[in-house]
Amino acid sequence: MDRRVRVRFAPSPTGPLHIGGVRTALYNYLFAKKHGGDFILRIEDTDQTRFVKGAEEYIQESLKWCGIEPNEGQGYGGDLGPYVQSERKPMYRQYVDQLIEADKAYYAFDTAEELNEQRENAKKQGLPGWQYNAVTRQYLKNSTSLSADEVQEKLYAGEPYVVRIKLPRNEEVRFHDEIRGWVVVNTANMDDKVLFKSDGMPTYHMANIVDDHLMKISHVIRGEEWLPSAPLHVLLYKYLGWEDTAPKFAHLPLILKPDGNGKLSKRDGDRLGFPVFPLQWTDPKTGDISSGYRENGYFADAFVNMLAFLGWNPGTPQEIFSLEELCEAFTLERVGKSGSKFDPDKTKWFNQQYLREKSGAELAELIKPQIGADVSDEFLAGVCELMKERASFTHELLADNYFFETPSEFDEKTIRKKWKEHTPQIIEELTAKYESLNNWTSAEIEKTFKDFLTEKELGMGAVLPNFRVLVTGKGMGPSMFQISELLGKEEVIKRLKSGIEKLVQA
RNA sequence: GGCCCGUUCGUCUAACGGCUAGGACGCCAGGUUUUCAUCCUGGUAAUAGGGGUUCGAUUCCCCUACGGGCUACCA
Repeated sequence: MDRRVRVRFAPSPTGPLHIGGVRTALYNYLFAKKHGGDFILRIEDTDQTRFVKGAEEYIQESLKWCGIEPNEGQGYGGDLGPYVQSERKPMYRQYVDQLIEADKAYYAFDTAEELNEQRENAKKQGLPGWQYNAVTRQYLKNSTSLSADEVQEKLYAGEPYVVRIKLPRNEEVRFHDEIRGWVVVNTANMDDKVLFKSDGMPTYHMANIVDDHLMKISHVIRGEEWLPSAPLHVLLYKYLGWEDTAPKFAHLPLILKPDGNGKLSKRDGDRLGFPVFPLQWTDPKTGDISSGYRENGYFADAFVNMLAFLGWNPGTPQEIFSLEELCEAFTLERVGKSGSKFDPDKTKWFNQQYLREKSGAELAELIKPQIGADVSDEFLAGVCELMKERASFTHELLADNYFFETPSEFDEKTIRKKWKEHTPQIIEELTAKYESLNNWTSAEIEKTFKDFLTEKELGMGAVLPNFRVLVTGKGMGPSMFQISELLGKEEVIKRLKSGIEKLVQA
């Protein structure tokens, strides 16, 4: 029964893709690559009322950014399309009819209002879990309770109807989940779900079975929220006669909010100040903007690495994995069963790790577009090299502007604590030493500095903070000798002189 | 309410009956550093509770508690 591994990611285009969705896509992708199989993108838009403009493009762009692009599916071609369910509309009817003929499904004419009334009544009587099932269907308007003539009459008259699955009254449905093991549910606790809606579209339940079968899907890897309906899907495969090729199931645990309990939501991100979406998203109706990891300065590979580790681990101490390494290491067996709370701090840490591994030149290339000043690539690479040890994000590399302009303000605290009466005199003498230094390298700058201290019998603390504040305006930062080398002799001396002037006046 | 799934340091997790329950993030302390950051060293801290099974349970079973998911002509 070994066959080609084919998995799908099947989001509905109802808005931006949540990071939980991205992780589901990622695990599908990793599983496919691990087994040399196919990763397919299918758009599940059977609910036309929830369609959101731009969502499909957002999904594709997100996957692309993450580097987990499908090799088949909507926007990627393939022989088993179309890969959008609304475009497959004509394909479903025959399978619904097949079920009706096999007495595994039936027509139902109840209106939404009538059903709501049933639920309300049941609730009033203290029975909140009303179901359309083997018992209640006898009292409702459908082809199991009405005569054949009545049914024909209604159909002929064009009365709206849905088609429901006909579940047995009391039968155990069991299936093996790749992550959870055996799951057993009794049909007495399930209801006759609608398979085909009155608007002529199948519901998710019907469409996903038909499509997975037609697209030869071997494994269904999806979120835990689908676990309760998995038995229904198993039954559908059986009733359609597709048991032999039914896919295996794996239900992923959910991603939870960092604090408290419950599923991670957009609100949590707003509240706690971190993105919940891979890319920034502007709501087409309200104009509301939701921040994205990409726009917040996260590296795609760091983001993917972090996501992979939320619910999965390789069983080794290694934490930094490239996408290729993840493909190699990933197994469903090592996916945990329980939900994981999202940790923004750890996400930041991952980004920091990736930032460190990049060279100054690589980082310079990345931040180049954000630089207003006219600087050389070499200079910018030097800035990045100096700043990267104290940054987690690329924008932090540019947090201090003293590399690009002469400071106009001087750190107040440093001045207050370190600037003494005799300081101008000392700095002027130091400046003179530097003016005669020809080999302007950080090592020489440092040596000159230390010799000067020895000569004057001064400590580091008396001179270096002042040196720093004059050149950079700051009270802290990378090595002053390296900064000086990068800035160049002329610039450093210029700043020392103009700085003293300003401070003496003040 | 019903059904299903789950439960190891604050968080992500390792230990698939057998060591002082390991690692990472965070936090705290010390060291390095002119300073901040980095870095190094150390520390804090967990098997939800109760019953079994067993020579031995984090691990297997049951109950309880807690948490989550589902319960639409939404996916």
